[in-house]
Amino acid sequence: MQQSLSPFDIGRIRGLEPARERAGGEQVSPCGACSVRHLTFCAPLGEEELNHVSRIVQNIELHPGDPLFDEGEDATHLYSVTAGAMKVYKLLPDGRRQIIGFLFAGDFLGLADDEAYAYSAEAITHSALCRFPRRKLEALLERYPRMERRLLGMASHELAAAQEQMLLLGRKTAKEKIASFLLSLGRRAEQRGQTANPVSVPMSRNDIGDFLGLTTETVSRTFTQLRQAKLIALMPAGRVDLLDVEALQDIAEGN
Amino acid sequence: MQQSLSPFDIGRIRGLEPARERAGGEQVSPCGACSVRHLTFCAPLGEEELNHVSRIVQNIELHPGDPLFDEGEDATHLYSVTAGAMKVYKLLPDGRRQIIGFLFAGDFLGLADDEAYAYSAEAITHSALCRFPRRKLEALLERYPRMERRLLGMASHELAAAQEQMLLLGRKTAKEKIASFLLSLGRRAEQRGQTANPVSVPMSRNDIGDFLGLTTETVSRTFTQLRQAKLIALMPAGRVDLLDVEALQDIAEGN
DNA sequence: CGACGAATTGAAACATCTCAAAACTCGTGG
DNA sequence: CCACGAGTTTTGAGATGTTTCAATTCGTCG
Repeated sequence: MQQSLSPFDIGRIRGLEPARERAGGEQVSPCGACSVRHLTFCAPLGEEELNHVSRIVQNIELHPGDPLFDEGEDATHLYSVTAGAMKVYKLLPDGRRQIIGFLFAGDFLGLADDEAYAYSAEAITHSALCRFPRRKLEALLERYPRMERRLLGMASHELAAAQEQMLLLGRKTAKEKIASFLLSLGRRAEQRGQTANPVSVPMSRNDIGDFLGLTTETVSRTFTQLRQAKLIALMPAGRVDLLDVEALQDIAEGN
Repeated sequence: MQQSLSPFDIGRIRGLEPARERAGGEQVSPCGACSVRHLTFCAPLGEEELNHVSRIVQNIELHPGDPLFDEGEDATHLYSVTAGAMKVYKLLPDGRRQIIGFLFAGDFLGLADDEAYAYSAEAITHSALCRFPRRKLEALLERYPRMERRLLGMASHELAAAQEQMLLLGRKTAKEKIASFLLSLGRRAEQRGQTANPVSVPMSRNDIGDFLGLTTETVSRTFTQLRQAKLIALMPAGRVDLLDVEALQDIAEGN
């Protein structure tokens, strides 16, 4: 794997650098300069609240393949992705892996109803994250219900996505899974203000398989099928051109 | 299907009757008498708060097979199950169905990050629910952050369950799926204070299949396999005796 | 340019599905 | 109390989509 940084990601990470430079002094809230704040759970916060957030946040940078935390570890922190792409997954004792989700700028991770993380997290591309001590963040949530409300909204959204994924895993064919996956990646890129059509697919075939409940080989064969049917085109740097979105949507819905 | 009411459920529903009789007058909060409150999102509420809840809640009773709402409908209400068993599911246009979850006393449903329900809900057994107008409940959440916090906790819990189900759907074999399912039903029954071992399985083979991403036939065959291996015994009234929990756990984890 | 991991392609194996029929359950009515 | 009937569950046999195992090609990076 070890995907290199896409042009977009470099831009994102550069954009965040002011926020990462937290001189101890009384400078303006670095969170105020956060270019992806509107996507995160910090979206509803005002000037003063952001200052409080700034004081407890720490900025993390990860390289492709770097682990963030492992399933079962003590869930001491919550994270918000500000740039790049992450994967979160669960393992069975014999090594079978299910990727629970891919995370991009704006997504958070580390919410655990237990004391321990319920999944492992690892960087796919060069990524940047904000790291919040759980206890301190909880104290903040107590003070700023708007933030808690936002978090509930994001959790609801994630829940809906998880349910959609259950439908995919339990009832869709390989072709339907791949079509759904590509469209979903496109939709999410769009939400982040990126280009939805030649969609960026930064993860490996193996990761895609472990996300869709397929093997690497089946993923590859299905891409080939879609390519031969002129529904997609594989471009350099892990980009996929969706040549016939309508047809892909029909396939994704099972028609 | 049309499962008849189990002795337990009758008890539950009877236990709730005081709460269902909402004379318009100034009587004591019917929610104060709720026998499953500790399981619901009303758990953290005090005397006064419960009174407010009582004023906006309505009690619903459903018979086996009764629909509660359909995917895509305007999400005007939230519900909390107080007795019985429900199923929530999503459909593909051609009729393929994925059951997203089975709900029992204490579980809530209807949380939508959109204006519309993301799934359909239907009663499996004779069931009772509390029905809350979304707008009014949201106003209450604003006033009682404790309730919102509890809801976030329950949503996190659901999210973790959904992720576990993704692992099951994407990576487990039929035998592992069935073993996981039975153990999970048992654990949940236990949490509600019911018997975990001869576990109650009120749903049809078809429902189980649509929950686990299998066909009815495969579910049936797998039950037979487990029965022949002396790991379970099928008892009357949809109960399953887990004869060797350890072995079932090993199977469920993929060992 | 050379090399190593990732992706693709091929052929055979297999778990689950599909189609079909028999057996069972349980409520109902004679 | 027993027999009937409709729906559900179980069992069987054959079909199939996906996996497994193996080999080749591609792409990227040193």
